[in-house]
Amino acid sequence: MARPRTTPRTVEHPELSEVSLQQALEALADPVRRMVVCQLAQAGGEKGCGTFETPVSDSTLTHHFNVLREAGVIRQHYRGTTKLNSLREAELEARFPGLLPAVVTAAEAEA
Amino acid sequence: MARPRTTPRTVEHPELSEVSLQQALEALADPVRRMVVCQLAQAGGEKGCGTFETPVSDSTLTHHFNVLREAGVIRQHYRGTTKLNSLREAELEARFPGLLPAVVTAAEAEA
DNA sequence: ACGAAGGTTCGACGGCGGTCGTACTATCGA
DNA sequence: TCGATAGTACGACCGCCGTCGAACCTTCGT
Repeated sequence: MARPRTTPRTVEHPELSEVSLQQALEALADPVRRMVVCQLAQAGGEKGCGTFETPVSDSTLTHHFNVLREAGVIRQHYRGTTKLNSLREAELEARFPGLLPAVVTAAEAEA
Repeated sequence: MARPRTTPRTVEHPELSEVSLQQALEALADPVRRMVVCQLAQAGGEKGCGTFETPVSDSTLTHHFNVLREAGVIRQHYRGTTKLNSLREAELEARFPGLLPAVVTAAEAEA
């Protein structure tokens, strides 16, 4: 049959205009999420969910990815069984100028 | 007697070098605290504790001021019975370049 | 000396968010 | 078709943080 037996996996992303500063700051205020963002910034492109170094379990990490996505910080899409993540840098810069670079720079300087 | 019967009121401020990005972001991630910061930025100088517009009680507000002070965001000192607050803009800029302006700008743009 | 004004301290409470393990689904490769 | 791999969903737990009211402490004005 042409139809897959199960629904394909898609991901919902908010428009940046629908994201509040509150959401963005809450997203960036968690240490684990900031690790994710920094590793993504350092990678400079896409990165699979399983390739991040964090101190938490897989299910917790999934939760953090969801928060970041809903805050408009990252974009996610599937390729095969892996889920790729990337920063929405340009859009974020348009919505909250200077915020992401400031946080990433400070985080890297601290580490 | 030369000694006052009670201790005069002094306020402890951390060095900005002792403040973590975590603290700063947590401080700025609360809506009430962000109101305080914005009103302070808009005032451009010092502002008494009682002169802020917030939706919370006095005791809660005291708590928020403490958090902001311990995060190095504001400086406080007494003059008579009133406590004056000001932003530690320059020091903050040196420690976390671009962070405060980005947050304040975004907050003002949103409002 | 006294009262009022401006803040603080303390304890209590409630809700939310980060964490985990387990069970589950989707895709790929053999 | 089957197993392995990658990630998700769900429920539970727990600790922390924002909130309040009441009692208290300073300082000023009278």
